Amino acid sequence: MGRTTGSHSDITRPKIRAAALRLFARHGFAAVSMRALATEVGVQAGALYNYTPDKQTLLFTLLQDHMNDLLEACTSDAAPTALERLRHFVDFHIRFHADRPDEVFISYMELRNLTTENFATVETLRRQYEDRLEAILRDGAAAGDFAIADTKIATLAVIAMLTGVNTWFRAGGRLSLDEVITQYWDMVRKSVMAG
Amino acid sequence: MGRTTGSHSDITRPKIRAAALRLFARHGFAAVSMRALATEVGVQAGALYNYTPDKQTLLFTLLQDHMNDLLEACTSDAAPTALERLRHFVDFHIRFHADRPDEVFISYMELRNLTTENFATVETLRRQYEDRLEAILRDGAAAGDFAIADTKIATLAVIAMLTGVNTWFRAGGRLSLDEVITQYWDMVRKSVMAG
DNA sequence: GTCTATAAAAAGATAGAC
DNA sequence: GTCTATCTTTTTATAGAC
Repeated sequence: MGRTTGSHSDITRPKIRAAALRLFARHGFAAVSMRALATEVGVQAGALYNYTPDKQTLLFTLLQDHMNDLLEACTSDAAPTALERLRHFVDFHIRFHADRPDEVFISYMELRNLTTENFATVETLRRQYEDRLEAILRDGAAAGDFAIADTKIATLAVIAMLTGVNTWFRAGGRLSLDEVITQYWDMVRKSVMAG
Repeated sequence: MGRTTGSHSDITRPKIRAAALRLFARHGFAAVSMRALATEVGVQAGALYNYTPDKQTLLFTLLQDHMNDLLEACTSDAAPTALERLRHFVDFHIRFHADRPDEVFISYMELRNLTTENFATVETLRRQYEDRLEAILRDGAAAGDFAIADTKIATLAVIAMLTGVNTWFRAGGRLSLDEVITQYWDMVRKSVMAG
């Protein structure tokens, strides 16, 4: 008793999502026309408007969903020490982002193409994610395990370093992701540790 | 004696450069029309083509000039130890990039909008800059001062961390640039130092 | 849900007057 | 060197048939 034969919604919708991520990451949001997107999906341009009211909403949905996925996946580690929780965060951040290079790229590159209201929504979610790391660093500093001059700066510095992996890492390259994580964890750990 | 009265070349050219940097950084290369650029400059669209053969060449020139400025300003420090040269690099990198937020933003965001050939040219220059830091880290590791698993990864990790300052730092904010540099230097130093 | 066709606006780039 | 005017193409989005 399923859906009618003519309903391609649950096939076309994920295809649009995948194609948009790929093309926006490769060429940039403004450089990708709805025609080019439709061609990549395998439909005509007009059909896209069954799934999004306009191009802007399509971009916004991609970024919002990505941030929600990130926040949902970033479970608070139950480890007792801040050092262990930091290790967990580093491992999680690198793996999660390495799995979604297009989402991550778009999330950093195309914020400026969001409307003011949509930007504010995405920015709030991003801030929530940063707060997870900041809480770990604050706990470690309070316990005397970490030596950090300014917690907020340290948060941004660590996230920038970790997210930078995405600019060069490719699976099957010289180093495995495990090796990469090992070295980044070593650098992050040392950078915040007390003497 | 002087130039002819009708020649506005040395006035308009830098205005185009400044306007293009500002608009490309704010809205993205593909999202800025030649008409919008002309309006920002204060001329008509057709006049722009006295200064660039096309839009692509305009973008390429901005990025190429920026990388050449960077390489020229990044003088090799004569300090005897790798640690001192690293400190010099951190200070230089943060200051140089903080002074040119638009150039830096565009250099990371709009690489994908360059033609294959133009991209290769800019990429070669970027690689040369990375090599400056990598040489410092290699020297320090060879001397036993640094403990780094992979020099190339450490290079990219440090540059990503330092360039990340540009995503949030604003002059006149909570912290001075000197304070920011002090903390980043502390984190970078610790992250590469041997036990 | 997808198609064809089209409306209406905007794009990159050029020609020729001044 | 800049202007106005224009050519040609492409854009986002909609209407109506199937």
